[in-house]
Amino acid sequence: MTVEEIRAENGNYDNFPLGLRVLAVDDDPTCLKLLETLLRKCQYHVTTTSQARMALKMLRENKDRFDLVISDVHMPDMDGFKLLELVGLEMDLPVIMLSANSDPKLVMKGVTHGACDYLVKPVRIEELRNIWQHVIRRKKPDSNSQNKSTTQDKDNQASGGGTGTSHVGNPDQNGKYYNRKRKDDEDESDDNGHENDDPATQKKQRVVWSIELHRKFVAAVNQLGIEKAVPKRILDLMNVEGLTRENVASHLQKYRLYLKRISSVATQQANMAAALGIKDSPFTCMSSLDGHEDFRTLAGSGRFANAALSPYTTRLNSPAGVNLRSLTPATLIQPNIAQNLSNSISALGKIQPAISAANQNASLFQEIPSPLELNQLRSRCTMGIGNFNSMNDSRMFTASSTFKDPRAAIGSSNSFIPAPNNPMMQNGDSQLTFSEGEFGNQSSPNVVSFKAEPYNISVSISPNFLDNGKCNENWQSAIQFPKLLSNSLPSTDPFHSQMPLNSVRDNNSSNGPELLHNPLDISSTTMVSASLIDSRGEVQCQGVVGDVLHNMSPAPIQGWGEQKQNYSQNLNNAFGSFNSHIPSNGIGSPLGQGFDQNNGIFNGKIDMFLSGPSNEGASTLIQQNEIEKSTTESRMRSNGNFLLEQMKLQGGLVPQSYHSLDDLMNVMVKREQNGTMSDGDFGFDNYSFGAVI
DNA sequence: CTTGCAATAT
DNA sequence: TATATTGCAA
Repeated sequence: MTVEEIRAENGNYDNFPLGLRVLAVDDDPTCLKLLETLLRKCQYHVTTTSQARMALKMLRENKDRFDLVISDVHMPDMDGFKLLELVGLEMDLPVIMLSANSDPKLVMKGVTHGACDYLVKPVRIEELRNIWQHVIRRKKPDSNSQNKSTTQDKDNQASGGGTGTSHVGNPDQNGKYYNRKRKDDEDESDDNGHENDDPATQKKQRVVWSIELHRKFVAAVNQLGIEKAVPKRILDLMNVEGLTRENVASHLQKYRLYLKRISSVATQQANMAAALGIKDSPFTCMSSLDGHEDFRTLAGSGRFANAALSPYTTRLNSPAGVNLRSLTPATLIQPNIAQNLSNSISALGKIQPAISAANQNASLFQEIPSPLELNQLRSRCTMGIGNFNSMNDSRMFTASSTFKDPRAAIGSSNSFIPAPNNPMMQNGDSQLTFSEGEFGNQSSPNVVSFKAEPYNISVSISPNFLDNGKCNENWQSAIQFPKLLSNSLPSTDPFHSQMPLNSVRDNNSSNGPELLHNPLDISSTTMVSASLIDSRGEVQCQGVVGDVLHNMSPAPIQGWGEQKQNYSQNLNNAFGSFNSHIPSNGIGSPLGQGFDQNNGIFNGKIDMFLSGPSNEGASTLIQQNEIEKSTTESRMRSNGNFLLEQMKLQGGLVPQSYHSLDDLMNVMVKREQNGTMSDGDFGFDNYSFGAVI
């Protein structure tokens, strides 16, 4: 049927696919022979040459001599891509690239250089049977080929940026079916009769909001200012061919939702903070953030912008109680903690009780109407935190499909940093921020930060509502954030997957040494963190429960093994106890006991992440996401003795394990509802706390 | 005409 | 399920 029509249309061929004049080029005689054989089996008229130059020569001699060219990519005398380019330029013949290498990059290159198809050796005859379609495709609309290549170029621009990173991660797409040519062909065959809608009328290709594209988008938005950032203007600024206003509008829509979400997280955090009774804390002012509606205004005011040392950043320098204080009902917790801290080790044991007790104070949670809400809040917090890290623009693009390879994301992560013009970056404030052990978020308009040094626990939310030109700063800060908070990126966060891992690592190694050396531990709201640091500050044990865990990659960190061996027992004891508070009904925690037994002395800095056994099971090592891992690694490096271990929840200390903070929270909520757990538990979790011993 | 929301499609 | 696209009203 199709063939019939084609034949009719192209009268030149008696039996259309048959007799297709193919020029096969391959420097490898064997491959060439094989290819020739296969082509002949398809009853094509085959001409072969082992030299690209020769092929070019033949083509030039008589442009109408061939219908299609199949060329190897790697050839000694001329790069296959060069040939491809020349052919495309000079004779507009469909060229099919051939290579033993299925590297998406090559495929990409071939396609972008105008190849209509890319076959991987060994070529199967099935693939050759259809190559004639490319010929038909070209013949129909005269200007077709040009359009196509133009379109592809656009796509590249739009989605991939120079590196084509986004595509690299997508083998499937890049595979033999990558080019939409194929699609067109299908369409064509479907509605053969409609010649008009063949090439140019391609269905709108779904825009892939790659990192690069999103970066542009964000840059544009930042430049315009959130208030003036309307689709049309953004589009103009982005200056991306092929991108439509609708595309931008859609993305903007999503982006706004994202911001809003963040905003609300911040708000809630603020409320939380307020609810927790952080009176003297600058956080109090966070109440102003209550209305997310206002975030723009706030952002626009610039009050929050670019403040490494934001007025809203709280610094609680008191060694001990501070953290808790900001995190939990101050009166109850603080005393305990302080005491504990001074006593060194048993802090954790007491912390929990303290918290629980504190939590029982309903008034503290006035602003937290219901457990449900709390739960919700928690969730949001989680998201927010995730956002911290990845709040960077990176979040906005379609990570899932585009970047399946985390490494790809990492590699491109740097691109998230809009930075060149970022004041923050320029003046190095960000470093300062981090060195302080704080979240870069300070620059963010809305920041809730709980901080205590030298042991600090921070909860920071950065809505990233950027005022004009300030966005970048915020985002950047956010980007660096991961070092500290890395843990909690909810997998559900649409924007989260694209964490700027690179930057994280880089920062750790270069920018964040101070941070690393800093004994402080930061806990995000998504984490429940307990930090134990001996009086010398040399030893720290941190327990973290959070969503973090779900993103963790299975790969264990090298070097952990030993340390783990050394500390595992202690850790287990300590954290087992510590953790026990989670499922436990009671306030009394064995945690203290655990530490006491061990004399609470750890000879290294230990970060423990408490979480339920992940899907992978109760591995001793926490499974971290790349970011977390990198963070940890950095810490380990800097500290020399670092142990990151996943709570095994063993020894029956923790009856139940939670995969994520969410789960944990849910459980807690339930418990809470049952009256076995108080709101305070949420407070605890949400705000996390650290105990320094 | 543009924007932004909501429904729809993928 | 998430997100891009499309439709539609302001």
